[in-house]
Amino acid sequence: MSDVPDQPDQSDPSLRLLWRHRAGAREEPKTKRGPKQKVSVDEIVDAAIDLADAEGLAAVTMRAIAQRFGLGAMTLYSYVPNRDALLVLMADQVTGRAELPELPEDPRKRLELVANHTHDELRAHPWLLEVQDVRPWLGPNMSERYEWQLRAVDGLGLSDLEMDQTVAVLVGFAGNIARSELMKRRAEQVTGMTEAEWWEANYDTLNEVMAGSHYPLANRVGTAAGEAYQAASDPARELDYGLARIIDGVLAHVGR
Amino acid sequence: MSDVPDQPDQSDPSLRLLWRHRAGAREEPKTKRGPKQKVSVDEIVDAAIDLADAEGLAAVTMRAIAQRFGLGAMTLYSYVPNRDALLVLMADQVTGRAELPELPEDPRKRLELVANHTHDELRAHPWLLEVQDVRPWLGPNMSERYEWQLRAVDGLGLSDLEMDQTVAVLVGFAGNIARSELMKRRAEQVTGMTEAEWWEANYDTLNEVMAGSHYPLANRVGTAAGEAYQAASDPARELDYGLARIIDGVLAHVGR
DNA sequence: TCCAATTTCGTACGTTGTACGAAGATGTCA
DNA sequence: TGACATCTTCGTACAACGTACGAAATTGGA
Repeated sequence: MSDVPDQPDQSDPSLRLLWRHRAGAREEPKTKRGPKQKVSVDEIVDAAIDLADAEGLAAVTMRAIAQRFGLGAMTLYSYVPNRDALLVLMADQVTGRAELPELPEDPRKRLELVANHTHDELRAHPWLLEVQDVRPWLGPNMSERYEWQLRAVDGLGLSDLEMDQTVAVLVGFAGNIARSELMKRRAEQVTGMTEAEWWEANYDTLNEVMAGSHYPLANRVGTAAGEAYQAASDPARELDYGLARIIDGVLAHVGR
Repeated sequence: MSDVPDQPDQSDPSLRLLWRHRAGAREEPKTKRGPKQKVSVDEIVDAAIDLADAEGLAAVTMRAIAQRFGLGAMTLYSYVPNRDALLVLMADQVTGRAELPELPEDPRKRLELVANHTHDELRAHPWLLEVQDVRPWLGPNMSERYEWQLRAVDGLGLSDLEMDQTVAVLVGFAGNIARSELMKRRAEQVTGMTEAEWWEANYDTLNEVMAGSHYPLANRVGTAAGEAYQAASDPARELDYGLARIIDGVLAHVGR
């Protein structure tokens, strides 16, 4: 009889998997009987990331990944508890790939860097936008990322809470821009037409169907956008504009 | 032989469906043979909205909706071309339910209203966050909403493009807050624990697994958040903070 | 040498959207 | 009135998904 009853581990199984490489990761029980695993968790996660990069998150099926290694689909479940856990591992692992640039002196440049860094990453791995719907998971690489982001807003005169909220606003904004870029690309893929072609093809129908409805401002603004961008929107400029306003607001708040 | 070859309608079929109630909607061909339809598109969309409100978007299956009317699943396809089109109709129709409050005089209050209005709606219908991944569709109610949002930023001294971008920043920010609230609720539902309980249950594991890793700022900020909120985050306060900064930035930009 | 622990993986189930085609209902025209 | 064209309804079926289950194969330790 042990004094410590081995209560079923209440903690989340994904946690140990996320931190499997770090020092504190509890070493496996000594006995390692049974066949050796043919691949590693890292390889599986990397393959899943590559697949998501190339064909989108929907293409990341258990069967498809297993096939890449010549394994049966069910074999993956001896590496990873389920698909959702795999997505979390993908998110943390891909986060670890990006280097974290040195932070500039200038406060404005620091905040810009946080947003642009997020934006670049989400453009390279748009599926992260869909994974984040699950949870902002506590992996080692995400923790490191968060620490870096906090460092960017440290010393500006913000309270601890405000530091967190400022990072959230910047990262969230960058995510929204990335999302609208993703939607645009997806729309072009689904319809098989560019945005301009879509408007061309639907111009008559829109006029017909909207006859009798009046949206004066929307019309004026839409026309202006169309002329300026040759499209309904231009995410790159939206990024610059919104980011400037947000940073203005933050810096004004701390009195700079 | 007609001079006008009846080219297959190149325009998006969802468009006519979206605008089916408006004046310009092309009247159906006179001949209406065949059985009368037992329900209406509006009823179907309303039922789908109710289902999504009650049980989430994943519960909105063609079979589930059909069952509500005692119909066979395939019957829905004589009302709506496919599920994605139904989601678009849901989004526009639910947008039409919300009233658009009168806009205050004070510029700051106007911008706040746009963000808070979006936030309230997304809290009432969180599934809108998932539908928006498809496309910002051009329905009548969405158009009206957009017109109202533009009215809120009109007359401030912004250019046409800036008006659009300002609305996008405000609405996007409100959406991010709503999303983090949704994630929080989902996490509690999936794990069966409150956020506080989750941290309690995983405290030991986290300490063990993160031993050797150091995130000084994240730790400090996390502790501050935990003490202030009794949780890792408090979306309501994030809304106030971020909104204030964004509006500060916009108003400074137009010199107020 | 034998057993316990592990990995591998074929089969199968429930669920999804929806293609297909038959059956039934209805309006129009001869 | 009867015949037909047109439309709605919906049962069946298929492919794809995640994954539960359990048998087979493989390995290290006793």
